[in-house]
Amino acid sequence: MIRLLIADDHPVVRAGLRAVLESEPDFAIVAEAATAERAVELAAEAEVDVVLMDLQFGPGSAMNGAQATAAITARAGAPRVLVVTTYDTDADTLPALEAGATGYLLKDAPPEELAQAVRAAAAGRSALASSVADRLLERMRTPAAALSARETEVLGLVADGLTNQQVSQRLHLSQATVKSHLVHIYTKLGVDSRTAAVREARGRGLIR
Amino acid sequence: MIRLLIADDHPVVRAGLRAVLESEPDFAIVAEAATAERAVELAAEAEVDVVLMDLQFGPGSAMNGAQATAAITARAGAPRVLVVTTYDTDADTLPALEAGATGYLLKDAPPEELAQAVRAAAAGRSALASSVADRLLERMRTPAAALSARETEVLGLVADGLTNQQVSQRLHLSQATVKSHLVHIYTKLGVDSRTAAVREARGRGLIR
DNA sequence: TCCGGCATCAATCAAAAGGTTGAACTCCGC
DNA sequence: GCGGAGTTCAACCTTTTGATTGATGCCGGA
Repeated sequence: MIRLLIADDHPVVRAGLRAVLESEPDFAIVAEAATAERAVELAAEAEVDVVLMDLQFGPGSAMNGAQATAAITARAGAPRVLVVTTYDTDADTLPALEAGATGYLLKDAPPEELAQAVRAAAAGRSALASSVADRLLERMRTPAAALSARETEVLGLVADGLTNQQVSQRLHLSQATVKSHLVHIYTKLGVDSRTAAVREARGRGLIR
Repeated sequence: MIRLLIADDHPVVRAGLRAVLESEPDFAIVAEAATAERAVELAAEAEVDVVLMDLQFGPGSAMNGAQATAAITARAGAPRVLVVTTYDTDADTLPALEAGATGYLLKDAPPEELAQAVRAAAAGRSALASSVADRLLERMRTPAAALSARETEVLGLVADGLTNQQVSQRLHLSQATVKSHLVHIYTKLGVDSRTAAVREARGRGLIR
């Protein structure tokens, strides 16, 4: 019998996951959490094998699903965490997987796939949605080319449509510095304009 | 007895709505649709009082929830359509309401609120999530200042970071025309730069 | 029917922003 | 302690933008 904890801020989604998974004879839903914090508590208190974890927890929550995943998997004998989310951008997936998630599924997955993923997670095997797996492999092939923290910060503001001057003011820098960061970003991403950089970074999930 | 049709591309959400609403003694779920097209068909065929309609139908679908809503409410004796969606941006809500939706709810609504909204919709009364209602009233107070279709198109490309020249090429216009549109956009929005226009328009839900 | 809004384009010009090059300084790891 | 990566800045030049002025054709409501 696989004991499950469902963590999602949407009552409808919780009910849906419960309905879909309860019909499996070898599953038992032992708890539900509407917040990330509560999920961490319950994962520690209750006897749970697999946590179904949403990533987005609404504006009212200080902790997100990735942080909760890290908190849960940090302790010994922790349950497996299976991330179940709506969107599959790199920006979401990688932190979650780095936080120790055993699998990553999309909410539009058919019920059978969900059940299979839960069984895989319970057995310690990883279960990734194919789109996520594809992107992970893609990521392996390309040598990373990660941006530095400052560069990411600059590019994030550029992506918001700010000009170099506005970015420099926001970050208390000179325009020269901002431009310099941008040049480095361009070379790292293999592009030669701010809009191309934003597009490329979005595609790679480097910025939200 | 209120007869319901659930239209959502996510199996989990369909199951969740079913689970939440089935427990109400005066509700009967008579059909489910995984695509917008199927929802339109079923709304015409089956005896339905209220359609619970998602707005987003995934990349595999040509029709979105707002279009389906319009198609359903167009015919005589049509059921009421209650939009149930995840996000509440102006860009989403207004088309849906214009398409004839009786109500607009967010998926993070508590089950009781959902049930109340369904009863209101069945009775012909409108049911809006408070955040949506707030923005509608706000909209009433501000004298609209709507952008023309062409202006919206131009601003959308500008928001993607395109230069005037790129926009002109994409739209088969001269740069002069693009600039002309932008000037009009600026005066309508009360701003004086492209980035400010993008920010303002985003805030008002004029562009995605 | 006439007027106003919309869409289209032209030309000019100063100011702003963007991109390039080069160069310090700091911090960290080898 | 040397080298490289990251952060910061300056000077220079090119491109873009925004402001302005003005004009044409189309369409729909008063």
